[in-house]
Amino acid sequence: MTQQPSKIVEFDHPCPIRDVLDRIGDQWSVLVLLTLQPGTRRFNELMREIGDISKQMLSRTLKHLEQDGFITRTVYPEVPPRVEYDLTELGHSFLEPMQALVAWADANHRTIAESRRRYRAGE
Amino acid sequence: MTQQPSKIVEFDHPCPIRDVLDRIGDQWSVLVLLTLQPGTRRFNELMREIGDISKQMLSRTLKHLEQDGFITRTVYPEVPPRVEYDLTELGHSFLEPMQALVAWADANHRTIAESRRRYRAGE
DNA sequence: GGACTAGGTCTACTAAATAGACCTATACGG
DNA sequence: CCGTATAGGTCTATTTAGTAGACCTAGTCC
Repeated sequence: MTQQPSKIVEFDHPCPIRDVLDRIGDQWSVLVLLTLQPGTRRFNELMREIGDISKQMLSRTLKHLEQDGFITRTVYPEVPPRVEYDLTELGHSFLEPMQALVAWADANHRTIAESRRRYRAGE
Repeated sequence: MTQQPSKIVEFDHPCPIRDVLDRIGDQWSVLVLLTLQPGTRRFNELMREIGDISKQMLSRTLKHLEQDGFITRTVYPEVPPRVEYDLTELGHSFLEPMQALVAWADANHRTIAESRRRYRAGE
């Protein structure tokens, strides 16, 4: 319980949009949500599918997402323990506009890569 | 030129979507783009309008966005110097799906805030 | 009774972000 | 003519966030 203090629950940003975007705009949240989209996942499944997230960050990201109501966390008191994560209604509804963005990224990543190349080559 | 190395131009992420999302998913990029949406802005105008971004991060974010083709940077060689930033076509097109997300955030921030409160109160 | 398991947490280390001093060259005020 | 202000940054030192990897738990299998 004495872990890094982390301002988990303090979010009195005056602008509600920044409030929300700051939260889902971190390195991992969107990725976790997208990984949960096809259905239930367990902790280590998420680790494997995402590939390069650390345990601590996954743990923290999941805690945030649960706290904000994007996902549910279900513990089965077995040994070894089993914990399942699922998108909530809110989580699913968030992914709709997010999909539009993913589609945009998919459609435009070539243009962007090209722009980067040109820039690197010295304008 | 000997600033913090920064892997500005290295982005060989296998997944193009993560590539793009990692870039615009940082703390500031989206905020800068939204601030440029109404029209041309100068460096210090962006500083003031965003409010809590550091000079260095604004400078870096603008460089990234220019590099990726989201904005243009126009220098007027006066003294004191004048530099104007503008969204490109690509920048504007990106903001379309982004608007959907902003609208979602606006529509749901109450639900989220409520969820956080409940969580803090101990479920 | 030793090894293995899943889902984490803890600690020590490294990378990134911030605050704020500093730089440039000209124009203006006294 | 000397000091000051100005815009758009960069540099350095400090604070903060993220990572890697050891460790914990307790029940089941060998």
